[in-house]
Amino acid sequence: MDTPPQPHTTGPAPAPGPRGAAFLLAQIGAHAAARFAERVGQLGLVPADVGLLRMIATQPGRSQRALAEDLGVVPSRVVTLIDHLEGKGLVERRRSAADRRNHELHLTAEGTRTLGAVSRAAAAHEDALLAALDPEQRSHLSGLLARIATEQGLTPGVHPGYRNRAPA
Amino acid sequence: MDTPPQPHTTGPAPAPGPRGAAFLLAQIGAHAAARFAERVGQLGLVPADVGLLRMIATQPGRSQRALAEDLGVVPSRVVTLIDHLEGKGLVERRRSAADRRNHELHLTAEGTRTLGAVSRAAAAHEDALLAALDPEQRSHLSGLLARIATEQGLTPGVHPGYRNRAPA
DNA sequence: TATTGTTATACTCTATAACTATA
DNA sequence: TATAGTTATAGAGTATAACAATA
Repeated sequence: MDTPPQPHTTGPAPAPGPRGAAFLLAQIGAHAAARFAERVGQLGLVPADVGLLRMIATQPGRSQRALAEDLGVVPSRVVTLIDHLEGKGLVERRRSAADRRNHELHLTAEGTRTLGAVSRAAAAHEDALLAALDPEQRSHLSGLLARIATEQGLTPGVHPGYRNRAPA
Repeated sequence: MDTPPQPHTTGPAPAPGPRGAAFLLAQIGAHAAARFAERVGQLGLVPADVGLLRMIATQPGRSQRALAEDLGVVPSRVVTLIDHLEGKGLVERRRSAADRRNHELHLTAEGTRTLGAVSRAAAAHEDALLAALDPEQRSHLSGLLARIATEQGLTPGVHPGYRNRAPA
């Protein structure tokens, strides 16, 4: 019994798919990442740049190898990322005196200023993304998300978007 | 007064960066998407395939052009995606009798079975992702996320990962 | 010989544009 | 002439592997 070709009276697509929290997390997460990318894009940066700037600010003098390790990316990719930041005058490579194979990474003064602008953009982003929630709800949400992140073994402050290598 | 090169007594990287809910959403969202990709990968699918299968199941007979419109991607990309699904025997292209330029898209019997397996994988994924929360907390989280999704104008069931075209 | 950083190469993904067949 | 789908081409992004400098 094959159904004859009935014309579809349904107009626009109804809710097609999943309704669970996992899907909402992935959907909102991708949306949040895209909106954040727009904001930092106005500062001439891509999201990956932001993570690197923060890591270098937190631990100045790290080697590129160490950064690659922490981010879970291949060292050659760090070369490209740092090239970009150095080209914009935000980061400096300094040959290590102790081991001249290493490059110690440091923010320039402009790098520090840019990182401040990024922080302001991030605050505005947060506020826009959570516009639907009042302060109490926001705090509740943060608590639930923090539990998930911890239980899932996510490294605080490191976005998984870096690692395109096998996760384990 | 320039600071002399002090050795860093800090060992492993401390929490470098952001702590807000927006970052947690992006971080957990990317993590969730990656874990889901692993699960459907065991069924021979990529996440984009899953969205297409669901859309075709919901509205059989749609044209590729209509799908491209809804997903926010260029029509040529739909060709590639459907090629993959048709090659795996999950989807059928049928020339429309009314307008022979159109391809009506339908799931095969195996496509329907595969979609069932995807649903089971999605349920397992949801459970694993939210392992840190009890049922009441999960429900509360879903409510908060649904509010955000609605306020941000996200289309229910459509993951933003499809559209690489300008968002507006 | 091992390690840091760099460069060269290849591969994947996707959008743009040209093309065909239908209308 | 316009539209649905396809194919061809080109560009961006990134991993792999070869390489140079230093240890």
